[in-house]
Amino acid sequence: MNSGNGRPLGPGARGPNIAARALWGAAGYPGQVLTEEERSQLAVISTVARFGKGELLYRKGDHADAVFNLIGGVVKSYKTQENGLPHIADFLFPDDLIGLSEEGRYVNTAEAITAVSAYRIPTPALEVRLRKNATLEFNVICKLCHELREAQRHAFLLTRRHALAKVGLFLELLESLQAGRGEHTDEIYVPMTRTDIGNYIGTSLEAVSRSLRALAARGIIGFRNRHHIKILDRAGLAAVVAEN
Amino acid sequence: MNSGNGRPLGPGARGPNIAARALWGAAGYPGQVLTEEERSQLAVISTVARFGKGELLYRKGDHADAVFNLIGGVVKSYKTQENGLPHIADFLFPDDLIGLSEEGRYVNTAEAITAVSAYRIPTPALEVRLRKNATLEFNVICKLCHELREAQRHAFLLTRRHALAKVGLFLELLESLQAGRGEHTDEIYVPMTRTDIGNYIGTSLEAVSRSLRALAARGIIGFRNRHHIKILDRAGLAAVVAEN
DNA sequence: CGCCCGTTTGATTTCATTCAACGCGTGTGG
DNA sequence: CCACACGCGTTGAATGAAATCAAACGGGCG
Repeated sequence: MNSGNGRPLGPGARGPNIAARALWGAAGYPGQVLTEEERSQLAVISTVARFGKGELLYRKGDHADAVFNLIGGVVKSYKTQENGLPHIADFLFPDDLIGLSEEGRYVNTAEAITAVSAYRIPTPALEVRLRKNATLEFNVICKLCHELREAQRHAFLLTRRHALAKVGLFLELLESLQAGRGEHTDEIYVPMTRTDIGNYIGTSLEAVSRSLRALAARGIIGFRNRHHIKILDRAGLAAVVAEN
Repeated sequence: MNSGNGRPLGPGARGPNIAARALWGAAGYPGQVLTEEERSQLAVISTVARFGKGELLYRKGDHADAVFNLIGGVVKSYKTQENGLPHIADFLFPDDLIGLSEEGRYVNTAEAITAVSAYRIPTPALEVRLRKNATLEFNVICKLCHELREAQRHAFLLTRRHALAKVGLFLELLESLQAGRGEHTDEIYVPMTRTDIGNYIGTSLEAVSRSLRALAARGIIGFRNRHHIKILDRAGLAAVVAEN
C-alpha cells in the first residue's frame, strides 16, 4: 500500500497528520503532534484530494472553505505583486497545514509543484472540532508557532545581500526541513525550479543558477541532477552563508 | 488613571488584551479578541512589568518562562547573525503578544525601543488556562495567524530590490499597524532609529536616510520631526512601491 | 527524433554598499 | 549660562555585485 507518489503515512494510523515542535515542553517532543484519536476525528470530517503538477489548490481571494493537510508532494504558496512578479511565501511539504485565511479569504494562491495528495478539511467542521477539543487546538497552536518561526527564517534569509549566501541558506533550509520530516539527509531534494527559488529568495533566476554553479565550482556542493544536490563541504557552506 | 507613559486600556476592563483579526468569521470582527471574562482570567495569573528604553525583556536562548502582552510602548525583537549584524524580526506594539519560544527557549531577543509596560504571563499558568478554555485558545490561534501573516508581509517587503520601495512599503506597513490599533492615521509615528529600520528592511542605514529624503524631495512624504512622518501623496507612494 | 521548457553563460548597466566627513540636537559638566 | 561631547542623521565619492538583456545549451517528453 501507499505505493503511489506519496510517502508512507505516519506510524500505523490514517488521517490528517501535523508536524510541529514543542513550545514550552521538554526537548524530546515528537515531530507529530496529533494522537491517533485526533487523527481519526479529523479523518471523519475530511476528504482526500489529488492535484496534478501545476494545478491550483486554491486562489488568493477565494472563499476559504477548507484547509489542506499535505499527504504527499510539494506545494508553493505565492502571491503576485503590483509589478506582476510573483513572490513565493512558502514551500509546503507532507504533514504541513495550508490554507491560511484572513476574514474568510485565502491570502495566497497555492499551486502543486509536483503531484500532490492532501486531506481537505472544511473550515466550519474544523472550527467546531477545535472549539470542542482543547488538546487538538493546542496542537494547532504549536503548528502555527512553527510556521511563524519558518516565516521569520524566510525573512532572515531575505536580508542576505549576496546571492551566494541566500542560495546557501536556502539549501540549509531545505535540508533541515527534510531532516525534520525524518527523511534521509545525505542528499537534498530540490523539487522547485530555479525561477521558483529566485522568487522565494528574492533574486533573479540567473543569480540562482550562477550561485549554485559557483558553490559547485568551490567543491561545496555537488549535483546528481537538477533536482538532487549533495552538500560536500558543510563548513565551507556555513562560511559562505556567514560572510553574508 | 492611566496617566503614565502607557496608552489607555481597552474599553472599560483591565487585564491582558490581544489584537487580531477574524480567521473564517464575518468581516465585522472586532480588533480585540478576548472577552472581559478571559481578560480577568489572564489578569489573575499575570503581573505588570515595566522596562526603560534600551532595556531587554529577555534574551535569545533564555529559558522561556513567560510571554508578554504589551500595554504601552514599542519593542523590537531581533537576533544577531553570524557576521555580527543584527536582524530585526519584528516591531511590537500595544496589544501584541511577545515571547515566542521553541522547546522552552526564546528564539529572539526583545528590547524596549521606548519605555514599555507589559503584562507578564508565566507560561505554565498560561498553558493550563489554554488547555481548559477552548475559546481563549481559539483566540490565541487567531493572534498567531495574524502574526504569521505579518511575518509573511515582512518577507514580502524584503524581496524589494530598491531601497526606495522598501522604505515606502515600510511606511505603509507602519501606518496600517497604527490604523489597526485604532490610532489616528494622519501622521505616522516612527519610534525606531534609521539603523533599526535598516536592520528590519535589509538595507544600510544610509540607504534608509537617502530614501526618506528622496521621498520627501518628491513631495510624497513630509517630516514634522525625525519620528513623525506624514504621507502627502498616497498615489505617488503606491507608485514608488509598485515599481519595485 | 525533435520540440520545448528550464537552465546556463555572457556583456552591459544600474543601484546599493562602503568608507568617510560633516551637521544637528541634546544632555552634561565646568 | 555656555561649551563640549556624543549619538544620530545626513551627504558625498568610489567600489562592487546583481539585474537586465540576450543568446546558446540540454534534458525530458511526446
